Amino acid sequence: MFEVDNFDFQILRAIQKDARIPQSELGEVVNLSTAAVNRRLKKLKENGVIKQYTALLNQESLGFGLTIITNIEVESEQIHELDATRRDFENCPYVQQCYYVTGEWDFVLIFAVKSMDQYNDLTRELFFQKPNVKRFKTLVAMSKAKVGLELAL
Amino acid sequence: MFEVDNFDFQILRAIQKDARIPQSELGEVVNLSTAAVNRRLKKLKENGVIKQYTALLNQESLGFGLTIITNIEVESEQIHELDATRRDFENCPYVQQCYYVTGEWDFVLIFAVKSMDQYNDLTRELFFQKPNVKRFKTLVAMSKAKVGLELAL
DNA sequence: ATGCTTAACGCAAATTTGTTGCGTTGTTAT
DNA sequence: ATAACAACGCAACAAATTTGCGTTAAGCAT
Repeated sequence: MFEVDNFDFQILRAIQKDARIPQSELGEVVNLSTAAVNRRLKKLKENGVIKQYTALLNQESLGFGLTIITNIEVESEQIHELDATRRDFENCPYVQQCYYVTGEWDFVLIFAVKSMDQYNDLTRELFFQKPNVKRFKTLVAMSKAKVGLELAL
Repeated sequence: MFEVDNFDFQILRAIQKDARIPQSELGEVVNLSTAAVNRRLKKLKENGVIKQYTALLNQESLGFGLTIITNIEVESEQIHELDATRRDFENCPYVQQCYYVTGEWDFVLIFAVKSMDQYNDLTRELFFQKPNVKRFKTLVAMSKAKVGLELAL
């Protein structure tokens, strides 16, 4: 387990908001030298605290106007079946997120797709053709009020 | 509307995966000079195609072990009420994502929290104390099979 | 308590990356 | 045809990142 101290928290908070902030500025904010910030960032990345640096893109500009949330109930909760189903979902590039959950449903998926037609095709491929998918319910996002993966550090 | 060509798509695909890839490498991949890549990135950012550069953090390492998905039905769908409700959700830092949806529910929220206790407190604050929240259903994520905001470019 | 080990720091040099001016090229609209 | 424009590559320049080195502070065992 990796120990994250106060300096690290401040750094992480900042790079969540803007991963391009220069390490020198980061240093000023947290009161460390550029070099110290650099070494901390490196460690945080190596230890997996920082999973990835990424660019968040504008779905609309790129033709992915449609966000859809799908709840799924499976037929069998045998580990084997479950894993296979999970893998199927994960491997679909249009599935942005896949959660295995307790409660009324077994899986929650979030899709970013180009059209309803495309989603329709995906339901065939991922749900109807898979015997382990018992039923699913589709929720279409009319607006994405908030989208992100930030933590409230 | 901003035109995104093939070069741009390639660039975007790459920086989705790793926002730290040097522009010179990007240039090699897409067959453009570093300078051209630089100017394209600048334009993509200015025009909002690239919304943000961010670091994806490891929730577990940082004490946010719990991901929860909540479905919400509201009492009134009057624009006014709806907006107020939406704003309440958005303003909560523990709400990573908030979708306004069609179907059985009105909102879907995704929380990243530290404990069930904390979630409990949040339900009081965000649901029970708000007269416009009619009912809600909580789905607890047992595993996050896939989490991201990548587009299938 | 003293000395040893380790981990992290700051400084400054070295390296890498990002940015911009300039001249060129290719396309489109007059 | 040619003027206007947009994007390009090259190369110089600016900025940011990385690393070696000497120093300091915090445990730990003697």
